[in-house]
Amino acid sequence: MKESSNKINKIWKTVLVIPKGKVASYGQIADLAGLPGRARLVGKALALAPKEMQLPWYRVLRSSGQLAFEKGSENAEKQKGLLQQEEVVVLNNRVKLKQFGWQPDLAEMLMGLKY
DNA sequence: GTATTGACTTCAT
DNA sequence: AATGAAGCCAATA
Repeated sequence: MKESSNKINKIWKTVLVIPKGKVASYGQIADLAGLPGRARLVGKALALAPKEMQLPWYRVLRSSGQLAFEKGSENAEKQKGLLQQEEVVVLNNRVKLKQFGWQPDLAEMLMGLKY
């Protein structure tokens, strides 16, 4: 088993913890996954995620609140749609982190630490 | 072993 | 607010 797969897996697990209706940044996910400074690795992990798997990759965006894709791109539009299904407002390719940014509470932090 | 790449972040214009 | 350079670090080539 490759270690790289381990990290990918860990990242997926962390993404799954993001509550519905909230969003988190790549860096934030990296931190929670125990991989500080690996924001880019998070992006890679999401890219590798098969779409058969139910992964809320669309709840992950840039630290600025912007979607990681260019406005108007296929992925950006899809992400926007999915987010709006989760009651998250997306305007001009970005989300107001002030309003929808995920701030992990104790229970959720424990979930990330328990293994 | 070195070089390139990337669904990122931060700081400086 | 928008744009660009530099920093970053594991995965690939």
